[in-house]
Amino acid sequence: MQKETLCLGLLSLGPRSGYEIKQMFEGPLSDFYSLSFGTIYPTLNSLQAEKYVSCKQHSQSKKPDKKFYTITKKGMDLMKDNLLGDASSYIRSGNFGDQIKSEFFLLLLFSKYIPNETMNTVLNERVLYLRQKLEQFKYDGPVPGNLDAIRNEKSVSFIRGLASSLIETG
Amino acid sequence: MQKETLCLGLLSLGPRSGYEIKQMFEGPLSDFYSLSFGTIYPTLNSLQAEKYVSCKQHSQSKKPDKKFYTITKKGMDLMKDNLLGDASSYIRSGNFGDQIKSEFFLLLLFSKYIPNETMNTVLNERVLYLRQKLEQFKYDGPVPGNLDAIRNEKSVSFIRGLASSLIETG
DNA sequence: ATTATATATATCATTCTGATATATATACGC
DNA sequence: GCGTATATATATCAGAATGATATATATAAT
Repeated sequence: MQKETLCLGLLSLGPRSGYEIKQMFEGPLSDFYSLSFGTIYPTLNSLQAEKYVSCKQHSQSKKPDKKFYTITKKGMDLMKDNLLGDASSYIRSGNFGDQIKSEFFLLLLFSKYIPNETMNTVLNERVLYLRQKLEQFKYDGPVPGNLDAIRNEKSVSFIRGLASSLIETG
Repeated sequence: MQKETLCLGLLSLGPRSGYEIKQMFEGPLSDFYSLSFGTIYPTLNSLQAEKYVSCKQHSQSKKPDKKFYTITKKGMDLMKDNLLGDASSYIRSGNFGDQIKSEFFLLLLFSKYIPNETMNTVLNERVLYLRQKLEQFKYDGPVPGNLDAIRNEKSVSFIRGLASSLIETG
């Protein structure tokens, strides 16, 4: 999926700033996808230049202006077109897996060349991290405002439900 | 982890060609990491230029020469140094998760803008794919020669064992 | 008082992918 | 038998994406 389509999709959940979009990628979305500031800000600028989004600046004394982007009708149309194309490509490609880069697994694969003490810390930190992830999946309390939009998407509820039931049985 | 360290690590399992390294990334490694030809070949060339690997060309009539790369003592030393540095960075970074790009999840997230029929196919193909993955994890028969090195690494056995036991209980 | 973290946008060198080029062998369907 | 697709094998490169850096301030922690 192109960065443009993805940003438009996130803006379809409600107006957001670039900084807030980045926060979404660091919240619940982080388990599935991420984009860096270096991608988000230029993308938002080019989407605005081509009228796929509009922008309202909210001036804040001393901090840079906060720019809220809102998806336009033209943007919604582009998003829907691209999404259909992406789904078709996904089907045609024959590649249904995810792209994964696991630094942890590489360290594990080459662990015989890494001192035992260091490797122990790596393993311990990873276990700690995974335990936290499990708790996060089970957590059902309040989350910061701009993340609520994602949390409440049906598809995310679906994944969370699936994860929870796997944890129950596992 | 730098591409150099990764290629050296894979060559530490035995001499390989660039094409065979790519095959490793498409085999069992694909669930954890991947590099493209555009990264592998230039990396191998620069490693050779700096004497971290040696190269023996195996000429094949009409096909391009097959180049077998072997890690040198200098290469082993660099690999171990880098690996220790990478493990330390991993610990210091505080980021213990994997980097994931899931086209499937994005399609699911924005599924309300995608026609039902298309989305059904997406879902069906994904389920089929996951079922195959499960079978692969359980599979214990023979694999092509150059993939055996990875299959037999203790760390991979560990992950496979973990996956199997999760499947049993799940 | 100092250090670290959070807010907020922006740019850019370096890195990496995905596509393309080149050339041949083999398997598969019709 | 004939065209098509897939596999072998290396190489290059435009375009995309990251990660680091710059700028500026507020607030929380030590």
